[in-house]
Amino acid sequence: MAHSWQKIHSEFVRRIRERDWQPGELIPSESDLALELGCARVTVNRALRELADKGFLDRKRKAGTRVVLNPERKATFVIPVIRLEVEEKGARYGHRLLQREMQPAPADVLRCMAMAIGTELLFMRALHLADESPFVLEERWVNTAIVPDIMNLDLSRISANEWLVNNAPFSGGDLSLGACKADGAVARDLACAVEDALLETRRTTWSESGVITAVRLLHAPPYRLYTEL
Amino acid sequence: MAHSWQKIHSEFVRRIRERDWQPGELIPSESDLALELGCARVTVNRALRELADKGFLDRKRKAGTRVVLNPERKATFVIPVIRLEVEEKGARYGHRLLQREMQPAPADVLRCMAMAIGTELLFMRALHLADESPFVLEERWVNTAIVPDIMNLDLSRISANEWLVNNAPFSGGDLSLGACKADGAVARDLACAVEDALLETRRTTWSESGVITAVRLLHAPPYRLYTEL
DNA sequence: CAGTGGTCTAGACCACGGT
DNA sequence: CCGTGGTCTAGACCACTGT
Repeated sequence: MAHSWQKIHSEFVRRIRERDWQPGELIPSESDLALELGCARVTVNRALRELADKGFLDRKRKAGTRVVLNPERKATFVIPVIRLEVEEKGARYGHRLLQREMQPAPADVLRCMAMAIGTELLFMRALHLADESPFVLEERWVNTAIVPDIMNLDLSRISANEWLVNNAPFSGGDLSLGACKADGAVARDLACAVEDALLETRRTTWSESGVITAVRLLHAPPYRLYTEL
Repeated sequence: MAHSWQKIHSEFVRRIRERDWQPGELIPSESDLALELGCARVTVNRALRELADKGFLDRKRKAGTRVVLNPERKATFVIPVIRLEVEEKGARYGHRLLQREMQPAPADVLRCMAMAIGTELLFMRALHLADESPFVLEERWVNTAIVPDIMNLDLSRISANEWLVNNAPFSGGDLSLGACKADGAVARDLACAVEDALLETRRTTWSESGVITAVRLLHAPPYRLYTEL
């Protein structure tokens, strides 16, 4: 291996970090760099593509490659199956089904799911436990037209969360994070104080055939989401 | 272009989605696939590598390539410069420096920053405004040993957030999200009710030379973070 | 040891898009 | 138009690791 693309990659990282290549500046073409480094152009391409994917370079045919001014920083969180998240903490997982029935869904849920007003969906509330303590309260609406099988399931044995992950792979979705106060009912379920601040996740997922489910997760304090940059 | 890697890629996506290749199953080797599709092995490699990067395949030398059972879903959020985030909403950005002084930092902050107890850091509080309304309250500790230049800045003109992004590029960091209640002082600054639930971001960033800054952002309700899956 | 993925090379053609 | 990045190919060698 004469010149690994990884060595070339880190050399380019150095040039960007140490401003050999100024922010906004046009850098030499692939051919020139290949000549300079004495390697094949494809190898340079691989290194530059990696940097472009990470957002440090902007590449355009004919225009050439520029160093991006303010590389956009991104934070990535994994969306765990709740049972696995609990077990990874070293706690025992538990799960309690609180409610389960067909209901006309409220307007805002139907809007998120792009469905007609008045449609009946499967509604369920469930509590996920870590070592017997409340961990997450889940409120979910399921489109039974897309996943009819869920009607025949004993959701007190398998959580909807887990069953859907395994049986209704989604192709896309929306996710948002916010904070909300615990009202009386929620505080009772999560065993926290009324008015406590809770981290709230809302998620809508769909497949090619249509919207699958909309879910709202309320995380018992002092839950936090962590990631590295 | 006989066979584009993207066509091959989407054919492989299809095979995974439609369970031609079962979850957990070993798929044919690169050479076999290249033969089957009548293209070069490198082209197959490119398509498979893409899928492995996205977490749908698990590749090991000699062992071969397997379809991953539970593809780990990820959510990615961009970390915006607050001014730009406000302006993208179509609002006018404003910024008010509330406090700025050298202080011995509290123990928990110093632990996050991996510094000795008793160290003095630059502390500052600032309020970011959108159309004159409070948007984010920022509490920040800055390691002046790493970025001494910040001492000479008029932080009421340029926000520390923005200056640091442009002048102290970081190589890594920690980020966490949670919820917390607004206490009296915070509620006054953010013009929200006492006890309101706030989304809270905590971030620590460092470069090769050491920890740069630790910051805590309190977002005025009804702020939410959005992303697509 | 041997099979599989990982990568490099040289040469080629193509697509985009700035001038 | 034509320079630049994007990609394909065929062939080769290497690195890892299961058996």
